[in-house]
Amino acid sequence: MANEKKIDYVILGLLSHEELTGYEIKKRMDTTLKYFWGASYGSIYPALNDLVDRGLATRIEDTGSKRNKLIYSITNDGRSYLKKWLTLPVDKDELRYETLLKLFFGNEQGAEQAISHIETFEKKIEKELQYLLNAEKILRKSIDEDTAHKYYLITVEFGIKTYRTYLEWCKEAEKLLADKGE
Amino acid sequence: MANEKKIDYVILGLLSHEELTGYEIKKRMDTTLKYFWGASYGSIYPALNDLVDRGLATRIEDTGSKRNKLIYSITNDGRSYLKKWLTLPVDKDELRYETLLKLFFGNEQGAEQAISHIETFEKKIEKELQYLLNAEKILRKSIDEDTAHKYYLITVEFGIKTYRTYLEWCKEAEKLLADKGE
DNA sequence: CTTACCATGTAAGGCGTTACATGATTCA
DNA sequence: TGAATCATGTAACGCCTTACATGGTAAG
Repeated sequence: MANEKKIDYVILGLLSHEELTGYEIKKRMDTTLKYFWGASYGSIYPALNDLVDRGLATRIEDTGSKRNKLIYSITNDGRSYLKKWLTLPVDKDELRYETLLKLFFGNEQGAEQAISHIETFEKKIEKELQYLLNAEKILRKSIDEDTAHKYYLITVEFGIKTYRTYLEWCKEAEKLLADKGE
Repeated sequence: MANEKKIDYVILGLLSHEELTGYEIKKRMDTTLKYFWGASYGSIYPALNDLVDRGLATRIEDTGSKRNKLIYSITNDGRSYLKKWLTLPVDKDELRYETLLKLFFGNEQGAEQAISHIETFEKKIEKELQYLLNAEKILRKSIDEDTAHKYYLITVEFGIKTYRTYLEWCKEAEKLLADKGE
């Protein structure tokens, strides 16, 4: 019931490309995937245990390093499970922008307050756009090294294009609000 | 703990502009707000009871109609509560696109599968864009009738601009994937 | 007369965040 | 030696959807 959980697929997807620790998976979530998917430790570590229990991933202790690392790999079953999910139709694409909510009700507090929210949004997007532009540069250089990079690039381009559009919209919205209607 | 609930503010925001029944609130969620916020009956009705209990909204039975309607209105306290929230900084803007997730891991299943997901996405967006363009037309006509309409329009413009960008991106992504790398 | 829509709600239960807990290692 | 980062995990609990449950009314 409720929402179907996707974290298993996300982890398997990351493991399909390379072996990772839970900590590294979290890092991927906070950088590469951040723009369209997020997850916390509280969902990652339990999911990893679950995947091992179900035979979709294996865990080995890293004896080579001094740290207490647990390295996860995808199994053949895990890969099949991931592939099957990839063929299924997309279940849900969801956008929840509190900024838009506050703007929608903006008449209650007036233009100044609304503009302030837009400016904050703008700054956040500008910063994230820089990150994506950098990621794009790196990916374009290594596009022929790995067939997977083409797919990564597509999602990065999505982010870059939409963020640029957001910034354009910010300018227009600010103008519309600043204009007192004469 | 967990996510801070926003449904109270959304409902108060809607009530700040007009009296509504729970059913009508759900309709607003499924049309106007759908593009940046969603909610089900299972969250709306309990929230309405809660708002009445806290004195932020009032409920009256509609004796005029034959239907068993419960009409909700915002109170002064409710309006203050809403206004205070509007001044607070935005907590979270979140995008969760399963389509992008499947594309990111697209290397596992190859270009054809990925293109198929993009095409499905494209069709969905085209349809929703039509709805927004219609909403825009109506709003532009009535922009001077109500100061709130300006704020509604801003959020509609956000949707139109981003959806158009999505469609552009679809074309580019399809091209990149169809291109077998010669 | 039957289908679609209006209208209100509850129960179960999954999902996932936040906060807490702990400790090692690297670097300045 | 102290701060930042690496590294793993659990507990509590709030949020929200899905599914269930019920019945009236309008339209064809």
